Amino acid sequence: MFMNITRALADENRVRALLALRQGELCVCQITELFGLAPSTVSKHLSVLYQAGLVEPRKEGRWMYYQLPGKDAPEAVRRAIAWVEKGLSTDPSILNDQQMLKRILQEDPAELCKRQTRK
Amino acid sequence: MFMNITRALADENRVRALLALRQGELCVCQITELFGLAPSTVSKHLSVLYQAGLVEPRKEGRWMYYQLPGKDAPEAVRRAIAWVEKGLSTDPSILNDQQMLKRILQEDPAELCKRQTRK
DNA sequence: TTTGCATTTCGTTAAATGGCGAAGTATAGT
DNA sequence: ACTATACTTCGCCATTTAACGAAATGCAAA
Repeated sequence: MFMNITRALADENRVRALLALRQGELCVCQITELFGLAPSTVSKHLSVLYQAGLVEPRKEGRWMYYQLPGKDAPEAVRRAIAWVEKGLSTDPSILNDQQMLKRILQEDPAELCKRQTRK
Repeated sequence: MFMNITRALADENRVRALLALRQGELCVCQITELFGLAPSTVSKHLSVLYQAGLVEPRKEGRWMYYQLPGKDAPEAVRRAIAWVEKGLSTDPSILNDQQMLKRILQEDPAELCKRQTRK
């Protein structure tokens, strides 16, 4: 349903997540680290994106990876992502996310997760 | 600001309004008649669309007409409208709106407004 | 099988949002 | 000037939503 997509895009953190996933798939704890939010909050956001068809989940052991949908995705989805990309790729907060992501990707995911549970 | 657009599109009545305006400009009371909502509510929705740059207002006497933005609109706006159009133009509720609009456009706007204040 | 850990689900709370009616503004007609 | 009227603004209420922490789930390693 189309309105699922528009509602999913109405939250800043969710579009941040979409644009972060341009890098390739990310696990929940990596996005959690990027946002500085509680893991449960991030999980909920990803669930909303999934309901809208904007991300595809992949389970690997205990980890859940999310990625942007492939070429087989509905046109409404592909156009939505392309539109957001075009509109926000030069946004300061998005550029900042890209810098931050580089650092996060260099770390060991297991270390990130442990750090989060400690808090 | 891009998020203004995404938030504006997150409400069903607002996208209905956008698609109704493909017909050409409409005054507030015509959209009010179409939606069956209070005039104040419709006015607020149009204000949100305006803040996002998705509609252009034109004042003529006591009437306020709203229309879709022209070619000079930012690309993010034009692409948003094109995307919504593509995604919803065959939606049953939108098709129903089109039928209803035809009838509304045949009536005298002044009559519509009077009917609304009586309620 | 027991423990540890990544993620999700649940319950709660505070803030945002959509709806209405009443009051306010501005313009047209008498 | 006064009234009627088209719309907007304001104040309120109900619902939704984003956030958190705690508890539940599911998998892996010990």
